Formats: sequence, structure tokens, C-alpha cells
Amino acid sequence: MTMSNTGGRRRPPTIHDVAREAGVSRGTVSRVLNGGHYVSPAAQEAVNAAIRRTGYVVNRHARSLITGRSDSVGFLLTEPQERFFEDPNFNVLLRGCTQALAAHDVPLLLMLAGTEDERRRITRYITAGHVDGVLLVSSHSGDPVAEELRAAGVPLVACGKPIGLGSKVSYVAADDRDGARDMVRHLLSLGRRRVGVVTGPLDTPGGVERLAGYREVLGEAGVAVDERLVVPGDYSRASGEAGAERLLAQAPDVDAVFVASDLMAQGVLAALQRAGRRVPEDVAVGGFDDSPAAVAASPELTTIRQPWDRISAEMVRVLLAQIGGDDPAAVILPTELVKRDSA
Amino acid sequence: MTMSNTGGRRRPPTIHDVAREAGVSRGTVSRVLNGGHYVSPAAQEAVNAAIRRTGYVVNRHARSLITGRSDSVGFLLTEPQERFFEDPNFNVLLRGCTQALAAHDVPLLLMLAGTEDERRRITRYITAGHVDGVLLVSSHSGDPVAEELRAAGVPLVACGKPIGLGSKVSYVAADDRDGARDMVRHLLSLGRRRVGVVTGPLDTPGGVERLAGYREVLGEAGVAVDERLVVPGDYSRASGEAGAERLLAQAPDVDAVFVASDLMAQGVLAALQRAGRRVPEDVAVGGFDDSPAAVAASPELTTIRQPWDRISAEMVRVLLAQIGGDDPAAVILPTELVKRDSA
DNA sequence: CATGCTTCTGTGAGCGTTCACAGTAGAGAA
DNA sequence: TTCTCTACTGTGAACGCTCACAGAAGCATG
Repeated sequence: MTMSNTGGRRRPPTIHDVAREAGVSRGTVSRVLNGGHYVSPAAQEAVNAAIRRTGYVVNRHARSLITGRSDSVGFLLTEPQERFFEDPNFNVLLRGCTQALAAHDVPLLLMLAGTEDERRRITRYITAGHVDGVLLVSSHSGDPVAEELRAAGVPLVACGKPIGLGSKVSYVAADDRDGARDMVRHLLSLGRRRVGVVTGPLDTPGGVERLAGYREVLGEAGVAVDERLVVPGDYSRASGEAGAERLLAQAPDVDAVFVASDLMAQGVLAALQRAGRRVPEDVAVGGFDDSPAAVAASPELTTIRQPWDRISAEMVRVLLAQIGGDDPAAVILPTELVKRDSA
Repeated sequence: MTMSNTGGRRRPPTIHDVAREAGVSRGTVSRVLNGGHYVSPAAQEAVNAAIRRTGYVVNRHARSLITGRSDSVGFLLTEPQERFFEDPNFNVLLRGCTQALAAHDVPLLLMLAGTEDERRRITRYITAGHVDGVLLVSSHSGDPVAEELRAAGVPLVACGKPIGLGSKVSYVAADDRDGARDMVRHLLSLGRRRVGVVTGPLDTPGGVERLAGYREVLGEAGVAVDERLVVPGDYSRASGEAGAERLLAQAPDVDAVFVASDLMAQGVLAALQRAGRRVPEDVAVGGFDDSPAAVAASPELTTIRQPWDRISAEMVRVLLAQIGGDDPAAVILPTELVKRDSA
């Protein structure tokens, strides 16, 4: 435990020092450092002891210089950053990725590409090989950065299915469609038959899939889809409020609403209450995300939980595999219905 | 704009390639890269053109290997992470630091040291010189990590004044005392004379300073400090609620409360309303932080805004200066009174 | 003319690793 | 014995850059 680094910040020990201390060669120390194959138990032990005694830590720059790897990955956030940073799910994602990477001793570089300038700088930085791979989080997919990185051959894992990149790029996503199906089935199971939907933006996979799930379940249940019950939203609270108003106007007999995000659902609740409808007695409301907005709402929202902790873990796993040479892969994770008071 | 990197991922150009292309030596290219002193305009231009033509990007590992610098800094978060990630101010801080660093082309490594194990690993990583400096965010100060890093001579800037490290470590903080003074003065200016306070945890500088500001202003105004008007809190909403109840019991004639955080202030509002006191008519309430909780509360909170955007910018400035050889420095930034409906 | 100073340029060395290769030693087979 | 195979070890050569130094050229000064 003596760090032998008392006082004035000396030159840190190198692999050479360790080799001398252990009475072996650089090569042997290096082999121990890199998995210990073809090393005798005696040498193994001597080297480990020497490392402990000298407090040696590998110089990653020297290693990277020769291996060409950087042993670090970037966490890239493109587009309007405020929105992401305010999203608690994003925080879970960032924290999860950091921790999962830390378990592999891989540092995470946080990169924000808000402006066009930053995007260029960061793309350049990444394609120059300063990171081995990128965890990509972008809101509206079909991101030009993603395409550039893919073209440059940089290992890449997106959060959520990117639009328009085919199966060339890995991604990890929650099963939006299945989550939507669960929720709509739940609403039907409550005896509701006039189930409306406030969709997400239909240029995002999430928006599309959640709507598709809605349509599927109604179809399977033999309930005709009334297009007056389908109104668009953009995930914002305000759009939820507007959506509910439109729904009430177009189909006053609505008795349940599946809302594609909790934030919108808050708006829906407000509009319904203003219109004198009781929730859940008159109209049942189902959200999506299980964000804090869900418990902050009154009544508390029944919603769909996305497994953000697993998503981050999977993103890291897939990325590291890809850096290791594996092919791109898509991972879809199941969601969970969280029953509270609104339905 | 032709990246000349079409197709199969070739070996990236080195400084050698640029030198040959420009018809000069490695040394000259290197000089251009590092500020361009002692380089003729002609050579300067030739090198820049060659860089553009080849798409050269410096290999940071090779550079770091020889300079001993890593040209990156760590953003270190110690202790309970959930609390931080849920704090929007923290998000502003993280984003601000990332952007300020990006302006200097310095990548930020996000490091979370929740467990003892992680702390050891990260301390080791940092002291091994893998980052040039550390931006430290820890809740309860007097952090052992801070002391270790300081002892190891790692440039360090803390967010908020660290307790017990004397003036040996740089920090950037909002002027808690002055913010508290502003708020209490404001409450007095409304004609209130029985001004209570719910303090923050008194093992944090913020908690101590805000209380000190409260006492000072009352003293200056010639209002005797009644200790029954001073109740402790821990920044949590629940502790605000409990604090208000205690206040009402000990000093029923209280006509204003300075609460050391917005979250606690939410609790205070709830307790006051439950007790039948109107805000701000019967009791004026002032918060601290200007967090989203402030506008989410009803009535909306009058509060003290901390300049988080400037704090992050200053932290980066001080850290880079320190890495450049400057001595540690403390920066105190002014706060701002935000008047809303609660006072 | 020598001397010094300033501005600019090229060269060799070396940063701390890993990797390829060339050994060496011991075991088993011919 | 001699050969081959396996397990292990040491050594030189990179990797791409910066730094110190040496030198060249230009110009003023003694």
C-alpha cells in the first residue's frame, strides 16, 4: 500500500522499471499486462508484485500510439441539447453508459454537437481515431453525423432506431410497438371502446411504432379504428393539451386516450379536467416513458416504462463487441406496463 | 473539401506526409501546429495548404507521449450520483463545462465515483496523468478524493468551496452569503419583521453561508435574531415541510421565511397552505437556486438565481490557467434575485 | 573582416509501449 | 543421439510526435 510517491511528483514508473524490479524483460511485463498468456506462474507473480511495489500504471498514450486504439469511446449528443439534459431518462442513459464502460476500464468522452461548427469539429475528432467508437444519441434520427461516421467506418451504436440508415448501423431501442400494444390492450381490458391516441412526431421511429401498436391492437380486438380518434403531437406538453382538445371536439364520446409521452399526457390531463371530464372515471389516460412527469401528474399516470438501465448496458455491450470486430447488431428490449391511477 | 479518404480506411496521414507535401521538414510542420512561431509566412502557408490537402489531423497519443500532457480534463462526480443527475443546475454545469472546454479543443472525460472501488480506480487513473486536470463536483465537501488529488499535485477546480482544504485548491462558487442577504433584505423591504429561515445542511459551505447572510442582514437592520425562527433543513422537500411545521409551532407570528433551497421551499409552501396560511399575504416565502421547482411551485417562488453558466465557464478558465502553471484561485460570482409571486 | 544577434530550418533522439521474431529449455518421439 | 514441438523469454524495431540542438542566412555593429 506504500505508494512510494511521497513528496515531489517524480517521473512515474515505466514498464522498464517494473521489468528491472521483477527481474524480467519488458516483453514479459507487457504480456502480463495484456492477459498473461505465455507467461510462467513465477514470472506472472514477480511482475504483479513489482507492479504493486512500484505503483506502475500503464501509459495509455504509448500503448495507443502503437496499437492504434485509444481505449476510449465517445458519447455523442447531437442537436438541441437542452431538451436532452432535462430529460431524466437521458440522465439515466448517460450515467448507465459511463458506469458500464467504467467496468471495462474504458473512459467516456462527452461530446456535444449542437452547432454546425461543433459537428464538423467533432466529426473530425472522431474520424481521426481519437475514440474507438461512438454511442450516439440524437433526437430526430436521420442524423447526418451518423451517416458520416458510418461511412468512415467508426463503430457506432445509436440509441433508438435511426431512420434511413438501413441495417448498417447498430442500435438499441425499447420495443415501442409492443409497449404501445400493452397499453392499448390494458385500456381495452378496462372496458373502454372509444380509445383515442395522441401520437408522437411521425418522423421518429418511436412516434411511428407507438401508433402502429395502437392500430394493431384495435384491429386484433375487432374495434374499428376511427380516424377522428387519432390526433398528432410532438411530445411536448402543449401539444398534448391541444391534442386532447381536438379529440374532445372530434369525438366527444372518447372514453380512453393513449398518449405517446408522459409530458403530453400531462397536457391531456389538464385539458380533460378543464373540460370537466374525470380521469379515470370518464376517460382513462395512458402515457409512455414513465418519466417523473408520470408521478408528478394528478392523477398519477399509468404508463409504459422503458428499460433505460438495460438500454445503456446493451449499448455499451454492442459497441465494445463491434470495436472487437463483431458485425453491427440491433437490440430491442421489452417495456413494462406501470399501472397507476389514470387508467 | 476532398477528404481523400474514400473507400477503404487507409493509414491516416502523418506529420511526415504533410512535411513532404509542403516541401519542408517535420520540425517546421510541428512548429506551425504549435502556434507558428519562428516560421516564415511562406512555409506557414505551404504547411497549411498541405494539411488541408492531406486531411491531416494530429495524433494526440504521439503528442501526449512526448509532452506528458493528455490535453483532456476529467469531470469528476463523487458521491450519490442520482441526486446530481436529477438536478437541472448540474446539467447546466456539465453542459457548460463541456462546451467551454470544446472551445479550447479539450475533450472532457466524465467520471463517476460512487463506490469506494470506483473512487480508487479513478484516483489511480487521474494521478497516472491520464487527464491534465479535474473539474470536481461533490456534494458534501471535505471530500477525500479532493485531498488525494491535491496531494498528488493534480490541477483541480472544485464547484463550491471545499471545506477543510484551505486555500490550496481552486474553486468557483456563487456568492451564497450575498444571495441570502439580497433575499432577506427583500423580505424586510416588504415590511416583514418576523423572518424565519430554513437552513441548508450546516456541514456544507452553502448552508453555512446562507445562514450567515440571513443573520447579518437582520443584525444590520436592527432586528433581533430570534433563534426560534431558525430551523435546520437538508435541502430536501421533506425537510422543508418539517421545518415549516416547526417554525409555525415555535413562532406562530412568523410573516416571512427564507428557505435555503427551492426544493425545501416547495415543502414549506405545502405546510403553510395546509396550516391555512396564505402565501404571500400571510407569509412571504423566498427560495434559493431558481430551479424548475421554483416555477413549478404555486405560487411561483421568488428565489435567488445562481449563475451556473458563468460558474462552468469560470471553472474551465481557472482549470486551464492552473494547468498552464498559474496558482490556485478562488472565484466568487454574484447571484441574482428573481422576483415571482411568493414574496 | 569578424562578431553577434535574430529569424528561420532541418535532424537526431527519444517518449513508453506493443509486436514480430529469434531464441532457449525441457519433454517426448524417432 | 537428434529432431520436433511446446512453453516461455528477451530484443530490436517501430508508432508519430516534440524537443533540443545545430546550422544557415540576413543584417547590423564593432
